[in-house]
Amino acid sequence: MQRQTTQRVAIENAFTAAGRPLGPQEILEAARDEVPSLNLATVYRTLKRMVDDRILHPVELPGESPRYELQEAADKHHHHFRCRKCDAVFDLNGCVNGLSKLLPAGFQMSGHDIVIYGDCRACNA
Amino acid sequence: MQRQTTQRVAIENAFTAAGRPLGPQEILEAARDEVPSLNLATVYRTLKRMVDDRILHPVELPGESPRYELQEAADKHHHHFRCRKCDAVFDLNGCVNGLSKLLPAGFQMSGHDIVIYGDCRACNA
DNA sequence: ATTCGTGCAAAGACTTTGCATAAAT
DNA sequence: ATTTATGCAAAGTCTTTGCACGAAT
Repeated sequence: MQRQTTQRVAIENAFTAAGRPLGPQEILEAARDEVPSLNLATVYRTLKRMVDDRILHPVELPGESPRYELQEAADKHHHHFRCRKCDAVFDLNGCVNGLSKLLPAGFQMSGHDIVIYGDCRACNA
Repeated sequence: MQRQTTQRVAIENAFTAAGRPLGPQEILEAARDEVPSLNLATVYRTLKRMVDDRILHPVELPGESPRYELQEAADKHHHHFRCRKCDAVFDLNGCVNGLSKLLPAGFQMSGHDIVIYGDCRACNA
């Protein structure tokens, strides 16, 4: 477990405040409110350590750079919704049945990702 | 529609021969058998044009650079399987029901992606 | 006092672009 | 002859890393 620096605390606070997956640049901007000297290289290093420490979980969507979310949010199996209008990402609870029926013979499933695309509530209104 | 250059033909042949999604570097290596002078910049430019011409379709998996597949393969709705041992990607036919039940109120679905992870037949054997 | 993290700048990986040449029409 | 693609090298973006300094234990 790494040291509890002011930078790391600021990064952690950014996640708690946002309540949704964030990317490195978003994190930099948010955490600089608290620690203006914060450097992007530090963000990358801290993200990596926090993932090792099981405090953050990477959220990887097709065709995009990784975002991260608090591990507690990731502990319950969930998937993601990506709004095609505002580009925000939301957690979706629950899952579907019947994935294994898609497998060809001889293939074995050990995991899956589902991403739903569309318009979020705010963009629909 | 762009010109029918020897480079483009070689790239198209690489896809036909592979029968699975390929990334830029894989394409370069395969197509150089036919056109040794082929340059990676040309591969990128040609991929972009072939996507515009609806001959190729991008395949984007979480956390990876885009691959491409022939549009004819993409025309029927399908998803992808990623082998955790050999990293190859395979097409999966069919789909599942009940995705819309994952949506929170006010959200509207216009598309989805499913990726199944596991071991492919060759790696299982 | 020692250990580990930070900022900065440089280096890497991947992708895009400017430009003169070459190929296709 | 004209138009468009190619190869090469340079530049962009995103991410990682080396190193001297500073902060945490």
